[in-house]
Amino acid sequence: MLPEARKRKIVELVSTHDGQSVSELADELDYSKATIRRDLRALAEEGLIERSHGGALPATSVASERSYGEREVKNLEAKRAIAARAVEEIADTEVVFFDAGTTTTEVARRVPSDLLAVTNSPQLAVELGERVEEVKLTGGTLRSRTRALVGPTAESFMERTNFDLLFLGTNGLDVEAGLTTPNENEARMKELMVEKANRVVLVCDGSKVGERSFVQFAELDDVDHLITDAALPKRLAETLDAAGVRVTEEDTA
Amino acid sequence: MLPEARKRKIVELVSTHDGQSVSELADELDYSKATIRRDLRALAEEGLIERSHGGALPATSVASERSYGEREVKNLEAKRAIAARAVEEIADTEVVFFDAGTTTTEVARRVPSDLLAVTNSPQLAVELGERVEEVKLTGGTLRSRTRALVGPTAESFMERTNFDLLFLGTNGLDVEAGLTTPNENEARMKELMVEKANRVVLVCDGSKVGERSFVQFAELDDVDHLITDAALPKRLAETLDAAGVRVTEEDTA
DNA sequence: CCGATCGTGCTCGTTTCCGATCGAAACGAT
DNA sequence: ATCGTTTCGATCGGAAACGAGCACGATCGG
Repeated sequence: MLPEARKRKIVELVSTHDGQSVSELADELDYSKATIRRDLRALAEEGLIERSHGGALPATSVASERSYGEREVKNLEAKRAIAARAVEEIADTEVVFFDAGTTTTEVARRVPSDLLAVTNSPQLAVELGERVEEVKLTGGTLRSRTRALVGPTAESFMERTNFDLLFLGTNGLDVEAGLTTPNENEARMKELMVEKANRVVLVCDGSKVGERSFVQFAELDDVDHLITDAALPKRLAETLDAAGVRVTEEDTA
Repeated sequence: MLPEARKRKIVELVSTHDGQSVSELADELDYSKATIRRDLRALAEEGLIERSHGGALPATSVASERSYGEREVKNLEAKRAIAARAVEEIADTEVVFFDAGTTTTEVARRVPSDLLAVTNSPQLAVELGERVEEVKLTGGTLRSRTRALVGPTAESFMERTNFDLLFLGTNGLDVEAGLTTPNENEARMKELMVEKANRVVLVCDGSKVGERSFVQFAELDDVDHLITDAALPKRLAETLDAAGVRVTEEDTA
């Protein structure tokens, strides 16, 4: 592992775990404690973490967010693990739709190049354009909060098209409320995605499980395959099983 | 392999693999480590990657999200001067279309917030979304070279809509060939933009003047106002004047 | 045909990295 | 407060990586 990569990893581990000991880091990264200490000292000087006896804590200032931009993404490790598993679903499909969202972005970063990608996220489109032969965008109005395209133009695009596979995100996944999201326009788009996709893969990190948001856009049995990092509550697991939903719980450890 | 192609490949490898060592790159690309190191140094200076002892990591800053080509914008000073002048045209308009392109991007960075912006560039849409209340995207297929949206979906969007003002870019501006661009699909889109816009402002730095590209998409007299940094050749200036085109030559000094 | 220029690989002396060791400092329990 | 344990920083040496400079060959323009 490159020294700088190791330092980035340390910052990430310290930040996500709310502090890590020197031993834990040495163990995890497979470097000597001496090296870990050197790294911690350097990172503390840069203000990216705070040093304490025996280990390090996340920096309190905002400065850390600036230099390592991806920090804004919650549960990044979980999302990456989910994404790594999700791309395996692509085999033998041609037309794949990517819902806007951070988890689906991680999926997009791992896709093979020989497919036709469609998305309602301009950012995702640009990223996909660097990897994939053909990328299509739905068009429509840009919703500022999520950077997703919505509205009549986007919806009419959806009505004219069909997909082999959909990578779908959600804000809430609940046994009673089903799949939910805060915005009506986005909910309508997601509804159409589900309707027009042959196979629906829901990528969903643990923070969404058991949550209910404002608008429901799908039932649990609309999903063909759920990929998550969380151990699902028993009742949800049972309901999904009864609905014939395949569930993959990806270890993040 | 061309040196420049090799560098692009390096950026791609480093970015997709979350970091690569000098040895890996030398091995993969079949060049000596010395050459790889030279490339890495140059790329690090451009900010496209970050150097680390033994290899390189993907750049972390926001700047890195820009694609490889966009980094080296030619005539940036000229384009900024043109853009600064161009935004003055917006007064009392509501619906403004931004053609994809580097000069129009500079315009977009200077727009006031109280308008409805429409564009066929996903990158521009994201930038506009940070400044402007409402942003719409045409949708369509992403052309990889220019990152512009083209094709039937994009065209049918254009056919349904109308604009007060268009900021248009071009590859060639010639007294005989008119306005030209290398790609047929993009030419068709530009044609529609011109048709649907009430007022056409052509933003065009000096490198385009006198150039002819493959496909013509407009005549000189389709333009209402040309903003450039170049002193136009006499014959072109006369023809524009005869066609009733307002011309603004913006000093870059 | 010749000289200039550029890209590339090689050599060599220098810098950086990393694990090990050891005395000093900090910690926690009594 | 004291003692045993853990952690710390400084130092060292070997290995790897580095930059600078030079040489060779290809390309280009005159």
